[in-house]
Amino acid sequence: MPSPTPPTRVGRPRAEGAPENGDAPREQILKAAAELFITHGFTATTTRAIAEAVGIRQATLYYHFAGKEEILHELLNVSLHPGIEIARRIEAAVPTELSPAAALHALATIDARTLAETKLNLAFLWLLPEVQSAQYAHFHEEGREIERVFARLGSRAQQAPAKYNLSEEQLGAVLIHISELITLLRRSGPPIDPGYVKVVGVTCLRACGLGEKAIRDAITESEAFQAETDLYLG
Amino acid sequence: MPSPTPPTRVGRPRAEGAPENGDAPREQILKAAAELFITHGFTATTTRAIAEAVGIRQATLYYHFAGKEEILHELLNVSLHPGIEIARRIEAAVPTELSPAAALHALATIDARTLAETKLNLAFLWLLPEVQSAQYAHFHEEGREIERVFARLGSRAQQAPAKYNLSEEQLGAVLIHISELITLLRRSGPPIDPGYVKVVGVTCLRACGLGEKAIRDAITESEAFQAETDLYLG
DNA sequence: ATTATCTATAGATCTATAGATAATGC
DNA sequence: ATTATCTATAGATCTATAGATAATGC
Repeated sequence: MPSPTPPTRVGRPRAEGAPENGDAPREQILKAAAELFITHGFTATTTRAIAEAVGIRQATLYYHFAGKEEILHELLNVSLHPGIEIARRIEAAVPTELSPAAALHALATIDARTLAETKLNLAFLWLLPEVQSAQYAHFHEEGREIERVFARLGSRAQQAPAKYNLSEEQLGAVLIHISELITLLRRSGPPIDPGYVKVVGVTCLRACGLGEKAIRDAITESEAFQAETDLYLG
Repeated sequence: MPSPTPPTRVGRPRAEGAPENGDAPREQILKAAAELFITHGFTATTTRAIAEAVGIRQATLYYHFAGKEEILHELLNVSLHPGIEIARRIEAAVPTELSPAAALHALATIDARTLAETKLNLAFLWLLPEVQSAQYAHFHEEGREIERVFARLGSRAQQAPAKYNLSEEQLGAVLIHISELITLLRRSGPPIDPGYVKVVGVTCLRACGLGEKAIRDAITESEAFQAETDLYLG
């Protein structure tokens, strides 16, 4: 008969009665570290602080990771992969299945939803000063790739030559920046109103100079596309 | 006859032939620290690194400042004052001298220009993780005050009830975020194209849902206002 | 035997203070 | 005498390693 007692673990027990939420220790460490890195910064977070948050002794971290840097690397890695893949698939659907404006809306909305719903606000890690160093250049390369997709879609979505149209480069900078709104909002406090996902979508279209009618059409098209394809992110 | 030799300074000379650019030591320290805090973060910047950048020994910092925190405090203080004052003056000019849309454009543009031209990208300091702690709450209060001005102006500038209009709160978050574009662009590298100041102005108006015509009018009005009043920031 | 933890600690910083020193100012 | 620096260093971390220990697995 399967015992209902907590499944005891291999290895010496922890000194402090750990809450044991079921995560593997490695996961517990990653979660605790992410939260601390985001709120206090990378260098300001000591290995002792991470260990305390997990409920283990400082030295035990080194059984699971080679060091603080490896923890950060791991976190940056898991926060990368989904975005760029989605961006490519959406762009590939233009113009046969999607208009540029609808594609832009879909990309912005899916990104924003991911940033809003993901348990940990990992995207914020990319903005840490320590992660700007050359050593992490390849992580940023991926971000710039997404920026270029935003730039191309935005540029094609822009209405015919108008007085205030932005260059493709400028649009890329503006659109990727708008899509980061949720990451920054999440960091500074209260749980984020889900309405902000729509705000990001509409604001991206408006930033391209689209009028009310064009926006309505793009959203309708984008939502239909999202409903049939299912581009969900964890 | 006034000697053309370098004006020798009081006090023991520095060990390393300091470049001596004419700044008072206190200023040299503030500049060096600002650059390091922005590129590497606050905690990751050691007092030794600051001293080296200035060309003095680590301990000498303590003759000028009580510690690293005091340097940060000073930097945050000098980066504060101008913004809120301008925002208040511009809002006070609505609606007699300025339409809400023109006021929004003026505020966004002047802010953006300041952020673009200022020698040190001090506004970025507010985004450092270490500066999010409760201890610095009063610095952020001032930022939220400016956000509320953006929110009110944007809300009044928005076209009559339209399908995708944002709430006042949402507009505040979006507009202040757009106005931070330049701060983030500057941090990540090459000197910033001055065209981005205009980009910020136009994008704020577009984010409120204004059409081409309304934007043109607002910009004309805003530029006239800026030319006659002179709200320049250092 | 293997696993996951623990305790103890070495070595490397990093901050901040004490006290000496080399200029100018009067 | 005053000022701005220097040298030297104490004390407080912080990271990472060595080796012991307390579980389960076989």
